[in-house]
Amino acid sequence: MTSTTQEIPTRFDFDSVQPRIYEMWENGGWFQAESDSEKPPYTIVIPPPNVTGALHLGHALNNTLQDVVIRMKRMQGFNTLWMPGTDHAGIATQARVEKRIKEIDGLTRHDLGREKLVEKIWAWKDQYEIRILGQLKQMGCSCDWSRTRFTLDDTCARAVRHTFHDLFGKSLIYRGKRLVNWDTFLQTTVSDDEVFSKKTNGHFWHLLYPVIDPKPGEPAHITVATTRPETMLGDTAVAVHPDPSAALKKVASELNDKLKKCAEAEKADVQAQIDALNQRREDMLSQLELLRDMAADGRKLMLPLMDREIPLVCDQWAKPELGSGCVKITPAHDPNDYEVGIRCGLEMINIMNADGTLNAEAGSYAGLTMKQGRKKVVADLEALGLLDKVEDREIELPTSDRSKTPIEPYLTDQWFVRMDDLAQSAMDAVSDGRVSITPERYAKGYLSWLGEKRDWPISRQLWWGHQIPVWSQGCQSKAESEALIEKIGGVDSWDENAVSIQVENCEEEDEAKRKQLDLPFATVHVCIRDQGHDMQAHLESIGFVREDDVLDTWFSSALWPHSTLGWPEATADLKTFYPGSTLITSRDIITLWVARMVLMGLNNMDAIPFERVFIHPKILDAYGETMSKSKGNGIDPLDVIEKFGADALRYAMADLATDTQDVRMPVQYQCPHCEHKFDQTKKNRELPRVDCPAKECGKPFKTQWAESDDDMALDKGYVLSERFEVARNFVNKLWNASRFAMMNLEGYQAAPIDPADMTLEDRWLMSRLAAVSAKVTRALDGFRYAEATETLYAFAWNDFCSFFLEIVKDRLNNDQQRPHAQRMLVFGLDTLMRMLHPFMPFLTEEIWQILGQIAPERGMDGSAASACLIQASWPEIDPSYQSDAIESQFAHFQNSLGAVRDIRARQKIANKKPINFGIKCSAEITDSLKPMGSYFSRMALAELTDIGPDVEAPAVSANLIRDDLEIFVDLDGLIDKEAEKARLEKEKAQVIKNIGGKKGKLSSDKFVNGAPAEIVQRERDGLAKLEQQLEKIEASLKVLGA
RNA sequence: GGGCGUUUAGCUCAGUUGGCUAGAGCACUUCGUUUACACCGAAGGGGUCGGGGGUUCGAGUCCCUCAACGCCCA
Repeated sequence: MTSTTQEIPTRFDFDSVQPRIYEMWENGGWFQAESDSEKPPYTIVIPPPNVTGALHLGHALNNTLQDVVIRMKRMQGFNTLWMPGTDHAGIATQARVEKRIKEIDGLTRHDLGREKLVEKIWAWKDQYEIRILGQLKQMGCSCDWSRTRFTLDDTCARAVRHTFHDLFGKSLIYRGKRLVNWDTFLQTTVSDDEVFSKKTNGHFWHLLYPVIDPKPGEPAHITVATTRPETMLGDTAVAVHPDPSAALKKVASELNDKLKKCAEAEKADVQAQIDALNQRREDMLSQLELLRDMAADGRKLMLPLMDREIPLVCDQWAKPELGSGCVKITPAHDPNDYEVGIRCGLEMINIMNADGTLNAEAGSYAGLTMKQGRKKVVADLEALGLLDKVEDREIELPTSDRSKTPIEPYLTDQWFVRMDDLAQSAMDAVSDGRVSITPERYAKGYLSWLGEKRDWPISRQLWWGHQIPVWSQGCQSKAESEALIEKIGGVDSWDENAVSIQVENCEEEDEAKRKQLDLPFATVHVCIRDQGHDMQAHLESIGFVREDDVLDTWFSSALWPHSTLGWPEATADLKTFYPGSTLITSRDIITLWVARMVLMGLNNMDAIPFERVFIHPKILDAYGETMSKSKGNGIDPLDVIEKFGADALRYAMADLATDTQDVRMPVQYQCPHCEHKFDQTKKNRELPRVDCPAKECGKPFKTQWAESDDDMALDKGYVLSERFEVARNFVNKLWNASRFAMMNLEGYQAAPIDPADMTLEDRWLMSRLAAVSAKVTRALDGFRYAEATETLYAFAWNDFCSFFLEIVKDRLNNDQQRPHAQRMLVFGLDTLMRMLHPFMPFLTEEIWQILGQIAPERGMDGSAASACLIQASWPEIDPSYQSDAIESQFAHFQNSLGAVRDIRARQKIANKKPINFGIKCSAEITDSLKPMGSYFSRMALAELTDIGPDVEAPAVSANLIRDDLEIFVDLDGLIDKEAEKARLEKEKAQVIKNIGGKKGKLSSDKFVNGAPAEIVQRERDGLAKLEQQLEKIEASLKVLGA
């Protein structure tokens, strides 16, 4: 034995091991993929983390799952590439940095200017990128760092411009006016996905619009209701339903259907709604029809305050069952009204500036904020007697996820990607199975989202991102635009492959109106593909101006699988690693990211980006809420690594990755003073300081909310979860099992293992190894991580440690058996480490290194093991070792041992007191159990005194029946009669219950005749066995004098 | 309103195509420091599988329905 083994501590010192091992891997170049390898490729691209901040537990989960697969595939002999990188995350990062600059320097982005701000964000990015990549390394991620990319670096930028130019040239990118979600605080568009709706208390104002020249019988005013009265300044129509009678009928029939189906408790409520509707029909239908006719007759209304004539139009958006049945239409400031505006060809008046104040179109209200405008509009209407009534009402206020301020629908020029064919191509890829999504149910959302084929708005009014490579100039006539295009083509650097032109005609056809609104006849857009192209200077010299906007961050993310490999160059990497193998991500970006990667991959590469997509669960806290720093329930993976080690973090992550559901992880605080743990509650998770509830401690510690100097001076409490303790304990168990094995390798000599030398327990171990390795491989190939960890846990703890190691102790003490036992022990440990490596890379590699010093040669054939576990081969045990017969023979040993221990415990026989026992069993079982007799002494301090078909119970004994065995423990002088009686009575009751169940089944003709003969026979056999058991229990009870 | 998911032991979760007495970890009870491990060992208690109905010889598993919770879309 070397001195190293004696010095192995009883705790795995992950702190010192992790950096050392990681450095060894990096120096060995094991993470690096080779573009010219003979081995089959296996590629995963990382979902690039945003450079906004640190990684959270969700990242820990996501990246663990990727590393597990990558490490297994590497061991299986694949040329693995795990492509790392980060995402510039446009709006999120810019908003974050802007906020910081505001806090520190009190400056806005406009004070700084575009160049300065972008410079500051780059500095931020550099800082956080290092931090994020460092965290991944601490987790043990085996990414190919030499290939690290950033979505805004030169390589990605080139790919973005090529893609943009290509789509622009195919007219799949265009500019158009669209109603967008406008964040007036950040002054940019935000996508639908970045908007959430917030319930707030608001009002419902009923406004009166005068009818111009009403005919006799017609009303003088029309009532419209709105939650946003200030938008009336931009109204361009009032709508009524074209067929109010039919619309009411439809609603009534829906209510009647509901009445039939709904629960008793709701019936009254629904009935009341029906009654109200009928009443409404009686009261209002004729009025609504009159309004409809007025609209058809071209009657106009006078828009109050603005003194503008607006038409009364028919459109199904007006709901006759609600309010007055009429609805005001503001096409430039409401999505639904916008649709009506398109349908009815209405004027669209934009009354808002980018900063959320009212513009010149709002007349005398110009310059007010929306809020001030509302106040004044309401007051002015009231003064005119045109405010009918005001109701309180809860409203859903669309709010920006980024700035938490209300969203304004806003009509602006935006760039779009036409989705028709692109979306279809991505749908086809999943429908026809070229791309598979696991779990399958997520394919549905992917398909239905793409199925809408809504054009993708890609421009963002930001400074941080890929600036749109388009230069534009307006012109006042067709001739002018043709002349302009002529001028562009007149230079030497003209290259049709690199420069494309689009002419956008103004939607406003009326020339006078265009002049009034200062709109051009047409706009010429020129897209330049290459950065620094001569054309840029030329265009600018003839009056073209570059588009200010940048691209949506997902535009560059969508290219990630091929841009990172060097596209559009035809690189060796691209040839080798594209299409990728697997994408592992979370479900909230299936549409935003996964779908777009598929369609961009198909467009640019004419091939799918990856074959398989695995969607993993989300981690929630004990209340079922998502973890987040803003709630204070977030667990920092670095805390976990510090406290439990990276392997424990990883194992815990993999262990909770089941594919059926999200997983709850109760969160606890740990006191830094006394290590006392207690649950985090909704209350204490919001406090800046918490007092330890342990009586003997009671000291305060700080949380992430600490701000005051007093609080900041305290020690920080950990935020953890007990699930990591389970993992840490397992790590330590493995460490000690390995430690034990390695301490017992004195005199180890490598040699081929002859299967003929194998004892029953050896064969059992081989059978288990074959079964477990196959199961783990299958599970991981199907992304069933939790199944893999549970299989390994049960095998390592229950089989390998509790049985094989305990048994092998005996054999190690026997000079004859020792060499062979050592080889089996080493082989078992070696295989176990390989299987666990993807989950616990540090622990297993460390053990591998120590084992390499003691037993460098340890294959079944006595061959040498590879120097590093990270590139050792994945275990493939000859499946012929797997044997149910062997396992059931070994189960007889386990059962006998269990029975003896059971009796010892129930009889309260001290562990130190030796006992004798016998086993009655078939001759065959006798043969297999006899050689194992000595193990009973070690494992239960019990002497197997008698075994065979004719063994009889001693006079005073406790008997147990386990399968085909009857175990008698000689209790002479030991017996606790009452305890034994109690145990037997209990067992008797259970057996009787089971007999009853089986008898019931078998007495039913239905079962006997209906079920397969095999099942019936099984029940009969079971019953016979139980009845036998019952007899024996009763006999034992008799002996005890019951 | 539409779609998806979940509901199994005190807690967190497994439970494959329906088929032996429904499992694991944690927590709990009792016993134990036997020279790998107390981050350990041995034994034990604890479940009407959300409610109701149906299909079947047989349902945690399949179907219908109700309820609660969660997520996504509108």
